[in-house]
Amino acid sequence: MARKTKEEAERTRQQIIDAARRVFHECGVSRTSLEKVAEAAGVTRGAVYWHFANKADLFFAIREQISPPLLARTGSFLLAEDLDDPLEGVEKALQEFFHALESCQEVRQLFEIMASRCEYVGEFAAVQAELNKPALDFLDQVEVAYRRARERGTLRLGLEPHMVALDTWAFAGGLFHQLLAACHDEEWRRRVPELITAHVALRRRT
Amino acid sequence: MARKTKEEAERTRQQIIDAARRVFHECGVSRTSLEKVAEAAGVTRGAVYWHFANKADLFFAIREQISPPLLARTGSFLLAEDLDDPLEGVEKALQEFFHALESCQEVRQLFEIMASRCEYVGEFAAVQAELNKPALDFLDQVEVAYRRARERGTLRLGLEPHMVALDTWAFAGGLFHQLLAACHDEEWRRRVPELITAHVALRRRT
DNA sequence: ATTTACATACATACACGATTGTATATAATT
DNA sequence: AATTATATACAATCGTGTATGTATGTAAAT
Repeated sequence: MARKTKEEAERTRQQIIDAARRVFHECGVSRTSLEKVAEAAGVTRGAVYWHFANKADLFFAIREQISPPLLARTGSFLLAEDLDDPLEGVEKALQEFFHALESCQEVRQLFEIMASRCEYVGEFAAVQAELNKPALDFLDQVEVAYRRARERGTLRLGLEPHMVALDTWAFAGGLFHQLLAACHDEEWRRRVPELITAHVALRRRT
Repeated sequence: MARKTKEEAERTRQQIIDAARRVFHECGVSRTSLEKVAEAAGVTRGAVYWHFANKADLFFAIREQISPPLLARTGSFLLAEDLDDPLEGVEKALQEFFHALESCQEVRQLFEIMASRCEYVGEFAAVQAELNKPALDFLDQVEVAYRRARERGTLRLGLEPHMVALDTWAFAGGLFHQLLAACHDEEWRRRVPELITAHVALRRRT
């Protein structure tokens, strides 16, 4: 084959990204050769190297496609201005995030790759830092929400926003990792929303 | 060189395990060749292949050396029979675990390898299952502790042991992963004990 | 409207290094 | 003498990056 139009080339690029996500998910990042990716995408390594510098570059592209929109969405819920109770924002953001994780295969695959099919070493250490940043942003925002809740009087008395935020942050991270690990227990998977509600409720003034 | 005595051979084995832990930690499991391990241990690949079938086998050996004693120790705190308040057992177990993670380099390296320097794919999928089992045991035990606490009347009213256990479980998992990720913020690292105390205190009847 | 010149989007081929598992050699132990 | 604990040598595979080939699109010149 030879040259294609810009639209076709863009489609090829997307196919490669999609294929890479699937193959990374199935084989793990380091055991995935670009040959495998190319084959899964129905092209040759030439095409892959044309669109991406190397495996790490490809990894970033997968992430770029999925992560930012998701985080923008959940973030908007978290600090929504028009809430009577800021704690509702915390709950809504968590519910949304974990719902996406449960219902969207692309999202799920990406995060499973990041959680257990990638070694954060060498050029991938940067990937880990990138993964970590949204988590830290979330921590800050949760703290803001709890601070607002205290002002509004909806936070349980005696709770320090900073500490509660860390606690919620750890909770979310733990849920995240446990859901992505081998734990395919449908029973408790279905109770996640309930668990989130209970978590937030425990911090609400009665 | 050639044959050594049994004791010397056992020392060689340990040296290989130690070296593997360090190199896995530095380079990630898949980028670590057995040649590198051998070099770090001061032997050749011949010795490595004599003591271990392959890389996965070596990985299990590292784990076997560190994980069981640690889990036995923390588990004993968790369900200690002589506690007035079972919640103290939960707190003590968590404190002990995270203290070990903070203070013992071998423990820390092992868990960092498992959390972010290993791809759980192929023969390593079994490793993930192994990692997951202790976590599930912990969940069960925490639930028992909370159930006891409710009987003793030390659990905050209105809390369901199962749900609170899941919550604490997620909390612990999140703490675990956040501490092992790139997050080397000394400031909040030092506040972990405080955070654990606050977490448990929130579940205690006032 | 052709033609021309060049850039683009790939495919193919090649050279190199790295790893793996095994087979064999060797020397000390038991 | 047999076995054990290692070193060394070997063969085969695999993946990477790059270099090169090539057909097509595209835009400017004619």
